[in-house]
Amino acid sequence: MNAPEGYDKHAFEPFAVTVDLAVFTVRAGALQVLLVERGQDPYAGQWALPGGFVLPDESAERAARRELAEETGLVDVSGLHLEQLRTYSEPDRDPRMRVVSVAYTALLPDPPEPRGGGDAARAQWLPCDGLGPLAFDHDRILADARERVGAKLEYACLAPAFCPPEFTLGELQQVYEAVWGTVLDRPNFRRKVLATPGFVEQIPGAARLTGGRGKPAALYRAGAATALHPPLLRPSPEGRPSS
Amino acid sequence: MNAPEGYDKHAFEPFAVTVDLAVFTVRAGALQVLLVERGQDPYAGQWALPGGFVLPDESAERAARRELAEETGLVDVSGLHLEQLRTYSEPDRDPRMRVVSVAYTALLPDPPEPRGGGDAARAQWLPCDGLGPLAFDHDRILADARERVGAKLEYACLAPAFCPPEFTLGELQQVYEAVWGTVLDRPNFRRKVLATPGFVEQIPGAARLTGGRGKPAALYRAGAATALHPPLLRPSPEGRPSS
DNA sequence: CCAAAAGTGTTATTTGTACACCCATGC
DNA sequence: GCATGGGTGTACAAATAACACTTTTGG
Repeated sequence: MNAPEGYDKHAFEPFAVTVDLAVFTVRAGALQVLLVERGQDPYAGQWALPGGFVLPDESAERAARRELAEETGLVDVSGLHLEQLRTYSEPDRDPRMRVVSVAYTALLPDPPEPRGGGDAARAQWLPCDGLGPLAFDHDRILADARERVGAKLEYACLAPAFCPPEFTLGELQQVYEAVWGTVLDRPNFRRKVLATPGFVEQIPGAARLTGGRGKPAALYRAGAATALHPPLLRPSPEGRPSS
Repeated sequence: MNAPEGYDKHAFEPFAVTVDLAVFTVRAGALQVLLVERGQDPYAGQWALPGGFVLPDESAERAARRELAEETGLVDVSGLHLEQLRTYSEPDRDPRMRVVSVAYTALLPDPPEPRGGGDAARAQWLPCDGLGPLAFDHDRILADARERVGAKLEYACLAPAFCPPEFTLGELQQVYEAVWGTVLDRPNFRRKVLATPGFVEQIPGAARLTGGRGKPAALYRAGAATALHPPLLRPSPEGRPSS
């Protein structure tokens, strides 16, 4: 260790510890992220990821869930998917002082319009594609979060977190297509999903019309499984580098 | 945000920010981890992961690499694999004060005997299996790190990080077997590794005797690829939960 | 009847797995 | 020769991908 063993609480320049949230949803066939408009400098007027300080007696996870509730305006966020992404600690990432930020990724079903948090900041859903530069290092955080979500869809039972409690396989497929930016073969998608026991389970008699036209689709809910074996691989973007 | 926007550097209880390192190697056919014996309370006499404070002007990544050099006694750690694992921030994880720790995973080829760091702490390689309880929440960190390394071997070109610059395919296979705790089919392992272009590349004329006996093995070095397509999946531990 | 979306079936191809087998070396 | 570890070939089973086809709804 590189510091006196009998920690002196104020011997060091204090670090502020914050959480930043990349909150995703799928709306209008596109992956969207919740952003807030900054009211003060630095980066006044620019979009930023929602976030805030970790309080002295709470874990980063708890702080993230508290912020999630405040920013989305949802009363019950206990069922939402929230997962630690990674920690960003470059000394100059905030010009005001040393801030170490633990970033989290959250997934929501098609949500209500957000209200700003306690302060007056405007919060809004925006498509991930074609965003101007964000405040601080939030471009990097958002890119990392997107990549993580896309990768986890392959091997984890993550997609139902984007869907309401009851959903159709078509809706589930749209989640994959929106996040990956690809189109998938419906029959094969269907088979792969149903081949993993516990990924989704059918709601016995129920069916729902989806787009007005077309055959009514069977309804499913999320199952108990957490891992996807075998994985649902996204198509190689180009000439596959393998074999 | 939940704090005054004009950050007052000392308005909050300060957080200490540290790094903890799970440094792995493969020795004697087993996955081993670098541990230090604690000299002071709390947890005096128990094994702990090496680590230390993040200094005011360095990133967590830089702190981790600095600690890695100090704990292993290696002069050049720039080529070693070092990767952020996740951050542990439970308020009571250190009884002395609020410590948020960013954990890192490092991989080494069969290393020299470690020397303790600047302080008198004893540092030692120990097999991951059958370790008594570690200090703080380091059991949890170590378990998470092991799981991460095992999972990443499947889809990332990670295994050569456990090997010297020139290695045989047999040595590479032993890495997989030690980390996963399984035995693999040699012909199939070989094919899969060579089927991914850029995973390993053969050193033209070279060959080396491995165990004294047996045919000399061709030597390889790590290639430029970082991802493994298709992945090298570990055998399902039991009745596979899929299809 | 037509369009749209759900759902089923079939087939060719690729990939994975479990082996049997040969090669080169030390003892 | 024989044990040991490296390296190659092959045959069967399983997973994947592409696409034709049927079903059920609204207009």
